[in-house]
Amino acid sequence: MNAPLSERRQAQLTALIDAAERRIAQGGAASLRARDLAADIGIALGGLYNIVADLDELLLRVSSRTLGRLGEALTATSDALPLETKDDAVNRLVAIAHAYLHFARDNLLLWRTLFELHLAEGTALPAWAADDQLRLFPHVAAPLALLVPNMDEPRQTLAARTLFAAVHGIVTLGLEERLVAVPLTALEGQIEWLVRATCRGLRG
Amino acid sequence: MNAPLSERRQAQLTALIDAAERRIAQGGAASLRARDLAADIGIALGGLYNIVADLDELLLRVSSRTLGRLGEALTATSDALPLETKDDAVNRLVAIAHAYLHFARDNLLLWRTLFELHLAEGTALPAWAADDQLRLFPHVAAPLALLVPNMDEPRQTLAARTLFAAVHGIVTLGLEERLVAVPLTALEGQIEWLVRATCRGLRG
DNA sequence: TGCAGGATTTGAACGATGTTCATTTTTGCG
DNA sequence: CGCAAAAATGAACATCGTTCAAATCCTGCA
Repeated sequence: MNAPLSERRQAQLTALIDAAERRIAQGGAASLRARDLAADIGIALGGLYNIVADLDELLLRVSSRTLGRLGEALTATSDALPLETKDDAVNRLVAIAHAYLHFARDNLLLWRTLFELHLAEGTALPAWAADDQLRLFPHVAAPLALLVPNMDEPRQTLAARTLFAAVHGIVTLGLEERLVAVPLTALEGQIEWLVRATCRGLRG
Repeated sequence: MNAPLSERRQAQLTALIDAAERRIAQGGAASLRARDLAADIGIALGGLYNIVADLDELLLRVSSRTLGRLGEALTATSDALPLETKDDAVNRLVAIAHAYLHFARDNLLLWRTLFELHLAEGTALPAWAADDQLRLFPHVAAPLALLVPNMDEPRQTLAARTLFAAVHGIVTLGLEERLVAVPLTALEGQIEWLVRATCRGLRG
């Protein structure tokens, strides 16, 4: 899986991920069919398994791409805002949380597959997949470091994780729609309120 | 599905839910096999579909039971604490959040199936399943009402939802273990910190 | 008691699905 | 051109959830 791929293989892999991405965006991860994907990229059914070990690996590769796009969205948001004062830090955290909400909403089914991945008991996440997740972290950690410079680094990391998780929870249940549909602006308001409240808690 | 069930049918249904609960607790919702369940309760394969419309309904019935047990756990936690002052309210919210964390940890796979339910596009959640979720709400709403009595009721409801969602997010990502395992005490600390910070935000 | 007829249970069969692998086809090179 | 290695093929397999005609059981009545 780590050996250098030939040009042709790389093109096939890209086409396969493209097709899977399209199908997931349209019908969710559960709607992926090996036969459909093979037809999509014009190869025989068995040929899939020359490109990818199984459909789980394909899900991981799509997720990797989704995480990449999410990272770009957060970067764009961060770059558009100053980060000098502590108020800047709070504003940035709010903006990043809002960007997260909007990305999730605009890429709902792809975003959901990020968390639907059920890897078997013993098997660990491949390193390239774990890296994608870790790359997101600095977006939260950087403003936080400015906000509470006195806090030791392990605590900062934990606080960043907690803040992200809290926002993630609001987004997750907010986009669920299983029970009640929460308007987008209400979600934005609640996220902003929570982020500001926790920031105030951190500062003093 | 609403017609009065005969005694025998009711016993079969209970046995079936028992078996499904055991298997989910052991291997997760994805490990449910119609053939295994039929064997577990000593009926033929096809007989399952005289008890339950499909495996999704069985998942819903197990989830209903899990939500019931979660409700009992939260009730026990609430009943053990006074609720007179605003500080009581904060303490109760912290305690409830901690109880939620522990329930999720102690019933990890059953708790996860609560959120893995993927009902098809058009079909809505049965009323009896939706009720189970709504029954949980007062546990958060009651202390909140004491904490911010001036807030109008829709805002209180939204705040309760947001607080619950935030805690839920911390619990979800904290028990994930996909990337890094967070110690239980650290999770408890972060939850308490977040709840207290948001409560301070609400009061002030 | 014996039997008719409805209710219940059965398990073989069906249609999908992911994955494998012997066979065929293509490719690359001396 | 020839031929070995690599890649592609698609039939076959094992497992699923679900269906349904047939077998079985049960119950009330003559």
